[in-house]
Amino acid sequence: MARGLNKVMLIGNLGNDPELRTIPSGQTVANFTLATSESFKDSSGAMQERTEWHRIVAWGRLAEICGQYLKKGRQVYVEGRIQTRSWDDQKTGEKKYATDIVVTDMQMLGGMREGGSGYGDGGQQSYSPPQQPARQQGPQDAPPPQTAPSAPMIENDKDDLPF
Amino acid sequence: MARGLNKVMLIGNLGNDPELRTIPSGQTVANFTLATSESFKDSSGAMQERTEWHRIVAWGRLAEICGQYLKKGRQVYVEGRIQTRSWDDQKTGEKKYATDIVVTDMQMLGGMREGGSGYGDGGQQSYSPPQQPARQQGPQDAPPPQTAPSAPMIENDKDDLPF
Amino acid sequence: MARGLNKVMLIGNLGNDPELRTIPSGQTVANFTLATSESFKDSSGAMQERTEWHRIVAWGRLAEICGQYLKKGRQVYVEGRIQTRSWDDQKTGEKKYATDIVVTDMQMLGGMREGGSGYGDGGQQSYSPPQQPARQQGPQDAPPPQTAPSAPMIENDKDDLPF
Amino acid sequence: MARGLNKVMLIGNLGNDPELRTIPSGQTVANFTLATSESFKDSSGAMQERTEWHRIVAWGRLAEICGQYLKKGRQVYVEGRIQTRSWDDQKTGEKKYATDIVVTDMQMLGGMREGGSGYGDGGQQSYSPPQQPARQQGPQDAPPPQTAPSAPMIENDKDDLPF
DNA sequence: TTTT
DNA sequence: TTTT
Repeated sequence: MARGLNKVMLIGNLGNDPELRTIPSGQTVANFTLATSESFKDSSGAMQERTEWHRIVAWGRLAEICGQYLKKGRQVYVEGRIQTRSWDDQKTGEKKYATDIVVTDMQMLGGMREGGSGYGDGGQQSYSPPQQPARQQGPQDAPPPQTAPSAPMIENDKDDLPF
Repeated sequence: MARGLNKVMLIGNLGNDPELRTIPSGQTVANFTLATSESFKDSSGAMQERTEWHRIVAWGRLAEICGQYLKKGRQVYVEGRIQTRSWDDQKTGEKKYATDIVVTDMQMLGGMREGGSGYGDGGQQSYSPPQQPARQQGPQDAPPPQTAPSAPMIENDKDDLPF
Repeated sequence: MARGLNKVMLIGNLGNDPELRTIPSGQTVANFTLATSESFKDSSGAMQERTEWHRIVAWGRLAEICGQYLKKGRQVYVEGRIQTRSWDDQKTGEKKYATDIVVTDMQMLGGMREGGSGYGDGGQQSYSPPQQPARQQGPQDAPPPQTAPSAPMIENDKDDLPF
Repeated sequence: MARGLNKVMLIGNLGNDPELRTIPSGQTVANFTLATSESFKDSSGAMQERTEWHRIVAWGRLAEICGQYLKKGRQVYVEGRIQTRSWDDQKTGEKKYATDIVVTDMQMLGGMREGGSGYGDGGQQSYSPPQQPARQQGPQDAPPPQTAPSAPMIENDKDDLPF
């Protein structure tokens, strides 16, 4: 029964607008990157900032909410779990890995910006999900997109106690 | 000033004994893997288990504690932050990535096992850290070991472990 | 829309067997206390231990699982949210407060003990919930038990995004 | 050795400006309340909001930062531990309890507001801490203020706030 | 690629 | 590669 805990909590800013896709099963997926910054003193005592970039994945209803409300630059809280995918790189024949954060909760922070066409404006009504990318690897050798939720949809993570 | 939060909390079992090294600066590093399991119902309603493997890195005093008390199989709680390293794979010329969990707190769970040569038995007195691995890449294309703490030591947050 | 985060994560040992009740609506409630210990150096540099006691409340299926598997002394991980109740103390006419942790996730730690009538042994089959306590206050002035989940049942906490 | 975990993570808004005091030992303490809101569907399916109020306590450098940068209404992330104090109510002779969140990390969220005398404006230079309150109980029967950090300073974990 |  |  050996359970475990695999929890990630991030507060950061989106590096890009969420990209939405619909996988063959009909599920919606959203992908975006999130930057978390931390300040620290280096060995010389000077302040340094280090930014970590996280690959965020949301499924289902949460994906749709991300697509609808989140924009590049937006500050969010994200809770989720770490998930590492692997695939065979066709070009080199090597096994490759990518680590994603699969979101289980998301909170927009800082309220809506005052003026402008600010993010979170609920615009985007005419959102149309990108075409399902043809599965060949692009030249940039980005990890392939998810084609199936690896832990099927557990959108609510909690009532799955193993009993 | 833009701060952020980058926090990971895991409960799982060690997949191997921690490997300790001392880097040129004199810092101690410990590496081990941690398995977190979750149960879920698949689309057919059957119970499935999915195991996620995490690469754990501890520095300094915490590394020494891990080396001294943790063993393959031991259940632990680990708190830390996500950190993705990249390097150029000499063989393929490609950029590669590995995601580690840099530990800031660690708790041994479940108490000491009763009998046997149980883990956490405080044996290991004769621990000797592995030799500093020659930096060439092994054939298995494992990520190279860390050679420097990327966020310099951050005082380990919790070197007040009660030992 | 003002969302928030109210999250508690505890690892500790039960101070007593869970007490189960069924409230008039038919919902099951489990109550137990959980001790979390921390070590620290006092001002004189001596090691001290401080134990904090938490009042844990679980509802529904989770309450039943707690009743079935948890025992005094058992080490568990508990995730939940802080909730403060208030009531009027009939005796003194004063307003009183009690702070509970409402569980949303629970993990048993340390595996089943090897021998003995160890906790978590799945015995207890003949469990029968205590009678609904007559609501008068006992002389010890303990907080009255919950009679309703204050945030109705949200057993899975996650799909309640406010949209 | 029995370790434990006692962790709280909150995102909410300050209910009042932080109140600072200096205790006899010279330590600075900051107190404020934080509201976390959650939305949920009640039994009739209607959206409801429930606000939970938390009593926040910060010590040392972190207290000073709170005093300097936080204002009523500000949205913050707070990490800390739960701590319940008890004292004898002189008036009724009863034992009373109050549960605080002792901060170990704090992040201001949402950035500085654009115009106005917005919070977090770094004004306040002339901040002067309130007089040390004479220790008699006020009529409202509020819990008495802390007079000593109960877990002595634990080096504040994160006084590396980037200021 | 974000943010301050 | 762990654990139940």
